[in-house]
This record gives sequence, C-alpha cells and structure tokens, in this order.
Amino acid sequence: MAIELSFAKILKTLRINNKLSQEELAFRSNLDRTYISMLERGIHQPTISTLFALSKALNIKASVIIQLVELECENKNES
Amino acid sequence: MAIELSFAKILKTLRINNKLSQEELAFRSNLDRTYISMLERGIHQPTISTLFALSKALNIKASVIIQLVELECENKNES
DNA sequence: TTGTAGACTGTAGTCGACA
DNA sequence: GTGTCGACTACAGTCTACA
Repeated sequence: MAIELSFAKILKTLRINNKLSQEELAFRSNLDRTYISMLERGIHQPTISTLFALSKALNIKASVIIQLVELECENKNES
Repeated sequence: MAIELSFAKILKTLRINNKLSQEELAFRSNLDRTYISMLERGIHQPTISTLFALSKALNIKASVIIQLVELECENKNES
C-alpha cells in the first residue's frame, strides 16, 4: 500500500542522487516547484505523463522508477 | 510522445490477452467501466495508483506495463 | 532551498442512461 | 460488450507569497 509514499521516497532519493534542487528538477520537467515538494512528501501522486516528464529530467527510465516503487512497497509491507 | 495513446493500446492488448471484458477489468480494479473505455481510447490517462490497480487486475507488474508503453512510444516516433 | 497555504483551472474518476 | 453523453466530486498541477 501507500503508493504515493513509496513514490515520494524514491523521487527524493533520485533527485538527490542527481544533485538537483527541487527548483532545478521542476524546471527540467516543466512542473511547478511547489508541486515537486508535494510529490516528495506524498501529498499528491503523479499521472503517468508527469511520471515520464520526471523520468526524463532524472535521466532514468520511467519503468525503472516504477520498479523501485514496487520494491519500496514490498519492503513497507514487511515491516 | 502521446503517452496516453501508447498506454491505451497496451492496456487494451493486455486486457484482451487476459480474456477479460472491460466490465470484468473494471470490477477487478475497482474502477468504473466507462473510465476503462476512456483509458483504452486515449481520452484519459491514469495516475500511478490507478496504474497499480490495473496491473494487479491484469496479473502483470506495473513496471512491465510502463516498459511496454516506452517501447510503444519509441515505435511511434519512428513512423 | 524547502515547506506550506490559499485560490485557481483542468482533468481524473464516478454514475445513470441510451444507442 | 462497448462507446458516448452529461453532470457531478475529488484531486492533479499552477501561481503568489511568506516563514
């Protein structure tokens, strides 16, 4: 469960790994900075086209992001 | 481009392969039948939690669906 | 640099009915 | 079984501003 929270965690991790600020990621993905903030806190969840926009900005395939979310979800179910 | 259209095509193909009607898929994924119809026609695009709901109903990983969408997008860019 | 808040527009997603 | 239409509610996503 809690897909938004898993996605939130993955998104933040990927952004940090790319050494981007929320502002820079927002600019690269043509999204709003405050919206990136909300995504990283699990307040909102993206549509798939938003997912693809973020994946391009992060230089990672959208399918890989979803894979990471799946793994994160499984881990949360264990604990 | 045209993520919704690529997703639409993949969704319909996967549903047919699972020998499900739109009604049955809607029931399994706890979504509305008319909404499935709209997704398959590229009129709407899902959020990621809707994507996960559909993936469970179709017995396929969400990440694999996204992979198929990526491939479909590439093919459309060629032609 | 990030979180939050409020107000706004567009669309995700539901529901009933008819071809 | 599917497409479509109209009307509806909830949320995706923007923008300005302040801590």
